[in-house]
Amino acid sequence: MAELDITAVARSSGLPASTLRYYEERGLIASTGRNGLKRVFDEGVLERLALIAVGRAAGFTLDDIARMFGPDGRPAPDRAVLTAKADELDATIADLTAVRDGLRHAAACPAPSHLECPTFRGILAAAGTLRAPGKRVRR
Amino acid sequence: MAELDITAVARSSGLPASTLRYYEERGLIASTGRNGLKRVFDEGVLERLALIAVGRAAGFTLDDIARMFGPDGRPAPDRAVLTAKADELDATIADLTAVRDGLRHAAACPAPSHLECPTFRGILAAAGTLRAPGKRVRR
DNA sequence: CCTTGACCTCAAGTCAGCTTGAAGTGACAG
DNA sequence: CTGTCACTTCAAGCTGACTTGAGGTCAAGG
Repeated sequence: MAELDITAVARSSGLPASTLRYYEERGLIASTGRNGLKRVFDEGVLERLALIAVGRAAGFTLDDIARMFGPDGRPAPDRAVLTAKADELDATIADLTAVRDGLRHAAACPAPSHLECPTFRGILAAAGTLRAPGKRVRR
Repeated sequence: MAELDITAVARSSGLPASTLRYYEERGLIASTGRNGLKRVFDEGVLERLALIAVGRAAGFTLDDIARMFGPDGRPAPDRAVLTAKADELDATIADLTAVRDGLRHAAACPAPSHLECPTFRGILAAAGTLRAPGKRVRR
């Protein structure tokens, strides 16, 4: 398999080298060795990085993701955990959909008083159960 | 209008008093005065907090949200901003939907090698364009 | 009068996921 | 042999949204 230096991995993955070092430190990826000081990565790291990206997009923490790889390096996720996260995503998607509709409504409705509009009040009433999404990542 | 102390607002809104003080400091809400040391809030603050919750769920920062209220205290959001955020949410929802499907697939597929499954590989291939959602908030 | 308890302020701490900066090393070009 | 330059390490800093802790104030009850 082809060997890549950190710059090549950065280029192919779109991640900065600093992130790759950080991921290695966190045990998410591993370099296959060194060429002098320099890390050497196996090509397979790219697939692993893609898997990590999916995990992150799903809302898993880096620690969660690290635990999904067996000591052998193969992904071995707990199916129950995946299902639970999928359910969580369903709830999040429902929330975001409602909020998106609310935003579009507020943008379209010319009245200064969204506060009186039933559509909008419905969303406000549900606001208490909303989860905030936090910051979306770079890119 | 009824006047509420911070504990009453906390109880009705579900937010801790520390958060309410923080929001006031950030200019998101205002107390109508003091009763000795103690903050006094107008009932209307509850609606405002609901609005803030929706904004947060939409992914606006507290600063963004603060800017959406005119100096008069009335919400005066920029419609273009709302629309842009709605579009962003559409993209996020699409991502999350794909990821959710990927998770369910991975949970269901008994093969040790999701990596060979076309469904899964499709998601992996798209991984580069995924935005990570960041941490969902308390509750 | 004294305690209790709810509120207050202000500074500092927390968390996740990186980024940045200073200072060092090693391979290869000239 | 000497640069140069891409890489390295390690510690510290950053962002956003809060939380926590120490120490202070004040009204009411016993």
